[in-house]
Amino acid sequence: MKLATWNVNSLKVRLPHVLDWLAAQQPDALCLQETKLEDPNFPLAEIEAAGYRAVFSGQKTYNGVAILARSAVTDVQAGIPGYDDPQKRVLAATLGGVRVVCVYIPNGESLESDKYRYKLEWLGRLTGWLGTEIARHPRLALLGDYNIAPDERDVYDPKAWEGQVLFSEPERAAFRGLAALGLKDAFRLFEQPEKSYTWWDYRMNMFKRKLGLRIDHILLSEPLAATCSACSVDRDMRARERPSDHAPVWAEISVS
DNA sequence: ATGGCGCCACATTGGCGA
Repeated sequence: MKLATWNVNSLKVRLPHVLDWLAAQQPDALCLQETKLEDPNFPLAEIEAAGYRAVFSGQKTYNGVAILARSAVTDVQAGIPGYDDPQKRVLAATLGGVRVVCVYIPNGESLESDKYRYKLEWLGRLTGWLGTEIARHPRLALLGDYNIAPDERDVYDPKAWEGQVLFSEPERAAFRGLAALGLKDAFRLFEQPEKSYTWWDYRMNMFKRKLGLRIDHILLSEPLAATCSACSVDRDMRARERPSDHAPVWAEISVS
């Protein structure tokens, strides 16, 4: 089973890219973030014509998450239970015996920002909920745009980024808090190329200069991590015309 | 020190992302 995540930065603009990637990679599930679409405007017909079903939770202009899947999905849930958040950032669904949780973790803007406090509060809520969710669904995958680079290897210039949003110690501690639930970073289960990133700023030719951050992740509960055979970033999508600033990440797991 | 790019909307500039 191939699971994937991609922050598309507007599904309206990136629909051709998504359809091409589905055809080329044939993932069993693709989690999308920053769809930036209200639900009535979701391009369901085009997705279904490509052989996929979709569940989605969106809003105008900002945020918005979706799960595209080749098989039926059940137990769909939007948002973190008990956390009243108008921002559409979480969508969970069960498919093929796996609990797939799609997240768009807040950016945080800067350490002095109210958005940073929201980000840490949000991460606390997510972690609290996932504890019970993993107990309920031992085969759980958490995929999405985390807006956290967990390690120095995940940042093109760790010294310059020290103490900056996306790489600050409290954010990295929150990432370790997710790992403490028993979730494994699928990407680090394997040898990877140097300078492997998932996001590159649109400005200053950052992609061509290979200067990016690894902030999109697939975390797998232990029963799934034990079956994971590959995990990779598809940089080719970032090299296309009119790309998202994020590249897709995928992982292959084997479930009976 | 600032802005660079791209997307969106009560648009032709400002908010936001990362």
